[in-house]
Amino acid sequence: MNDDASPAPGPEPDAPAKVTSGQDDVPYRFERSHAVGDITEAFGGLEAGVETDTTVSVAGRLMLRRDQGRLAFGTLQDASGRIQLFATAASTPGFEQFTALSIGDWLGVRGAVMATRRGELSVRVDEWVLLARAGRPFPDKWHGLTDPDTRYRQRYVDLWVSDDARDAFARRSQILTGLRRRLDEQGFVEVETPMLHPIPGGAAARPFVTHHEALHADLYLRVAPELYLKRLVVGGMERVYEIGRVFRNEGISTRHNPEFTMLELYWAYADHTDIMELTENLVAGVAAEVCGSTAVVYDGREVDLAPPWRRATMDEVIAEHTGAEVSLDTPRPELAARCDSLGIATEEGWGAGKLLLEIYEKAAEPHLWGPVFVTDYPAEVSPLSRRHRSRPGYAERFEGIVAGRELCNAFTELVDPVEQRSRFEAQAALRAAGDEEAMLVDEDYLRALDYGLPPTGGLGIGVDRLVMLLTDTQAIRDAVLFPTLRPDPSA
RNA sequence: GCGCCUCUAGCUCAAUUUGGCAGAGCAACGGACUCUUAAUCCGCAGGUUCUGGGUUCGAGUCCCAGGGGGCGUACCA
Repeated sequence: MNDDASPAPGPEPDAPAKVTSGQDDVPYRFERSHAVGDITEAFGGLEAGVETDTTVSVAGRLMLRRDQGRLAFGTLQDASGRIQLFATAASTPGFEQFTALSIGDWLGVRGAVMATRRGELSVRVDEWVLLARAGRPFPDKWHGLTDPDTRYRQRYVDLWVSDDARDAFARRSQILTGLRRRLDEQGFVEVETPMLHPIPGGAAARPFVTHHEALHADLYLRVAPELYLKRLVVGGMERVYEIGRVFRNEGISTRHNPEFTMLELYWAYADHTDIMELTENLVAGVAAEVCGSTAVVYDGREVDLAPPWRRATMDEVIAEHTGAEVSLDTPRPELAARCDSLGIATEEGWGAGKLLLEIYEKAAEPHLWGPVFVTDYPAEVSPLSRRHRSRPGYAERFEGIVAGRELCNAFTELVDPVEQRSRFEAQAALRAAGDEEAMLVDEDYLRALDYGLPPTGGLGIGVDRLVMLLTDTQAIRDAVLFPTLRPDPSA
């Protein structure tokens, strides 16, 4: 921990005056025999009025208390659930103090498993100890916390009082575990690559800049692990993946957090069609495991993730939703005119590929629900993906749209160092022209390609978006424990 | 970035067509109660109405500036 933290923290200026004794007079450990969930599972059918011979030790937080004179009930909550505490003046030592506990106090309780006359499964409080005081009042036991700002800034409170929040983050953990297990089973090796990059790359995004004092060098928080992972394929790691945080210096919204979790994988000898199969199986498998079905409801609308997902080219999707029969063969002026008629702002320097992408993103993609793989992106806007084997100007790239949102981005990887260099240089030209999200030339990556990158398929999945999908949360803040917020001016 | 909305007790919310003593429930505090389930009942206390200006005899309310948050939009996954 923070041993060198300077001045001894004094009493908090805004701490309630009532709490003057600090927190250091409680036990150093507590031996627990059962999680609450173990007891409700084992004794769920206990008949009303029955007292068992089973003595348990449980620990958790006192969430509710119902005093009844010389009798008192409490609700104890731990990570596995809630159970009632049953205390009487006759059998509970320190009964007076027990009934003086605050909601939010942490307790250790030892006693017999029983069911009250009304049939509520309970632990009789034969012994108890205060494990931590709640020095601050808990939110309203019925309404809980609704102020989003407080929920995110004080997640430690939100997690106690909001079942939805606890459930979502438990499920997030299952999703991560499920993704890893499935990939491990398929022979993928999990790796960790640098987060501090001398040259930001692997995605079109503005990076955060930081500085290393000893190296006297600016470094960038990674916007994607892509270029490092493909170096590993060059190095002979045929199936690699990384699940980790990436950082993009962009706006915050219900779908964007400046730091978010990305799953990227690279698979030697595979192409984008293999990646599509892998993706749909991966997502459907995790959904079935975590949600109990591949058919999940998002935002009140069903989406069935069972493979195979529909495949459609970008041109087809545009035609479906705009009626416009356009492609990279369409003369550029005509594409520009099409943008105008659709109300899409364009820029002088944009090529046909960028115009086509804009038409797709603004006029077609918003209508998609999915799941659907939209394939055949213009190569011009896909600087890291390999040219389409049969469609000039296009790349073997696809994005997966699920529940109306981009869930993943994938392609057959560009393996030719000569073409990669010219793509990088085109990006660098865009950057020189003011595009802060364009990529830079990464000489070491080009050298790696020159050593030989085998045919490789790659995939990136926005894990937070997957979590949102499978937890039916509409805001990324509800899928991330501590979302980025403006620093609290009062803190 | 920009636009709209919002901020009242620890929590959840009230406070009449620009304005007239800032309230309730829960939590807390004092008390009653041996089977409660958001326990109930009696009592008591609780406020820089986000901050700073302004208008007014008088501002939670109207105006200006600032701060936090939400939504939309732009960028993106």
